Amino acid sequence: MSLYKISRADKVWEVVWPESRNPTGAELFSLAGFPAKGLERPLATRQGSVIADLSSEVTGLELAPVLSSDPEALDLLRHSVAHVMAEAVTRLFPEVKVAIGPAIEEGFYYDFDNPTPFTPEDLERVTKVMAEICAEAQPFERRELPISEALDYFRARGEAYKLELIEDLAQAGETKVSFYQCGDFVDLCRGPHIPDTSLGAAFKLLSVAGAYWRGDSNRTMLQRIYGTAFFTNKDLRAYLALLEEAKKRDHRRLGKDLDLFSLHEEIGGGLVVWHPKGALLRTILENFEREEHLRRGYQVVIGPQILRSDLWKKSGHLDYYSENMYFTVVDEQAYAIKPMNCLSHMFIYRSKVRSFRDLPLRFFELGTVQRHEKSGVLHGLTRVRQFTQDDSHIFCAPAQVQREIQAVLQLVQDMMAAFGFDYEMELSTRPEKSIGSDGDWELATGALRASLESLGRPYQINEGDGAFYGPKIDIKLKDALNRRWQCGTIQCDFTLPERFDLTFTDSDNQRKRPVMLHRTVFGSLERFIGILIEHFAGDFPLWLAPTQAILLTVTSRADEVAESFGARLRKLGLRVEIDLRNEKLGFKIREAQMAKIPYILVFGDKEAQTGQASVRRRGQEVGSMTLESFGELVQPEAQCPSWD
RNA sequence: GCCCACAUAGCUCAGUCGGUAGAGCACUUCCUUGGUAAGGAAGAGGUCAUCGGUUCAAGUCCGAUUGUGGGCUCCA
Repeated sequence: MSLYKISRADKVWEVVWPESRNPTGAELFSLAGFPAKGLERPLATRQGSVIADLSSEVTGLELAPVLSSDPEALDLLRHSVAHVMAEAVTRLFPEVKVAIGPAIEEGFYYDFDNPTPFTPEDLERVTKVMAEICAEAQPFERRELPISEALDYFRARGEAYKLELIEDLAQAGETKVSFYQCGDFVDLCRGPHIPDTSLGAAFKLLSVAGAYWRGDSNRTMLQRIYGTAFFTNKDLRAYLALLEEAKKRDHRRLGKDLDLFSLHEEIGGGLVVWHPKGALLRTILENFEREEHLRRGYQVVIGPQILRSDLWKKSGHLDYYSENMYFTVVDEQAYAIKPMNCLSHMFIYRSKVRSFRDLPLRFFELGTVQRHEKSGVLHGLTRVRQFTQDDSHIFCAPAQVQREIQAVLQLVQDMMAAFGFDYEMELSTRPEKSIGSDGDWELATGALRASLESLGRPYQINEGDGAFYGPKIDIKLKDALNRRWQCGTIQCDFTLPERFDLTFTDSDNQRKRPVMLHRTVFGSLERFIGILIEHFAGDFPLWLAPTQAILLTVTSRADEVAESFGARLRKLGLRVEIDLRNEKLGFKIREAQMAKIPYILVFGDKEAQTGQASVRRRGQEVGSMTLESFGELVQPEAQCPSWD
């Protein structure tokens, strides 16, 4: 006889199990009276931090049901629906080999190796079969097998990918593996799953894409089907509506609608043309950055666009980065177009003898770089081939590294706050292709980690994802579709100072090696503006809006008052447009509204009399104002945010 | 670079079975002087991305190239 406790919120159910065999979660919940009134049917059981399947045998004493409202419930559901999809696909395509099918942030996928790629029509057929499977309420049944039997099972079915996975599990020391079966589809899986397929009915298959087996571009390309699932159709519909909404925020769409920038096949992939309003927005951001950096002890510098190839050889770029670089020949001399800004900054450092009193030196450059990005990765403004980095190189004594990194993290926090951006941070460690000593890598990684810890913000670790010359902290921002883009970065570098023999004279009169920090805050202006557009849906705060106010006339009798009002607003430093066209007021307002201009000032006969403006702010009339009162209203809002 | 899909007027998109192209908006001209999200009329605008193939005939079918989209790999 064993006593099991099932807990949920404040309630505890006690169940005595009389037999020698261990009960399953389902059996215990059934004994405890689940589903009791007001409590839904549990999806699975939780034992400590381990989630067990309802059908698996329970060995612990303390259990808690997983309900659909729990944080892990959606992943559990989506992973289960991935199984349902695999069942449907194997039924429709007998030759298919299955790979893996996890839940992901907003849904799930399953990778298949099929002789022919899946078409949109195939997806419809798969959807139909999946709906049938859900209607049949097939239970998920768990089973365990010793490794050797598991290998035989999948070998007999020609499931090469599963074989590889099991072999890896065996390598890792596992002696048995678990399987889940629904209908006639059996899959190697750790579980847990929903009790049966009827819970998975609110799903939608979204797209097919190629994906390399195990993320390795040298291995087979599989067909990946993406989908999503929710507990209710209402949630599913809400999510699909959200996707539609997100499309309206897409910076590529808004870039066209708001006349900010364009890209052209004739010019070439990944090369941005900035139109007047986009160029103005970018200039505002550049000015903001220069101001902010000067206030924090940075010095603005400017370097050349091409540098001799032998220099890139010396820095290591030729060996580690040349596939991304463009080259040219000038007077029979080989040059490379810069993919990074660090080299010329080192020459500024080296241009005179440096004392410890000079450090830290912080050189800031809005540096335009060219990188040969693979054609398939280009994406609007967020992935381009020529972009401008808000780049900086900080040269400091080893003892100053930590403080400098912390100051950069503070700068990032302040600047992101100016836009209301939430961001994620990741620490990337030494990659396989790298230069420098073990000791330096450890020191640099330690300094970055310590700075992150002192900030007290959560961060992730990306093993082996650092730059070839040093570890880094990456700052990631999300776009409208929740895709993450790397923006800011802080990289710690002991190697380039070595290679270029950078030194300073310390207080003990010894020549020592400075540490070099490479860092950006926005990352690239292009990418940052792309995300900025999506973040505000093109509705920029006043300090960023390329046009802050537009003056509209009701009839040509108001032209004069509008023009003089506009001229005086420009003198106050406001960015103003004047629309004197022979169009009806409603038409002009509609256009200005769609152009997302924050303030609309209307001038008609009445305003010509009084000299005041009828003001409309973001779709709402706010009344008549004199130039002075409008100026007072607008000027604080038009200032860029800053800190002391 | 890889997988799949797509490419028609400046923009958004129709174009059926292969028979030489259409709408709305934008643009130009004219009429309209009007009060807070579209006033009216007329006109102009296309080597159907490019190159090649099949065919009596290609926007439509096939192939390649370029570009775009969704992913993978990579990355700011």
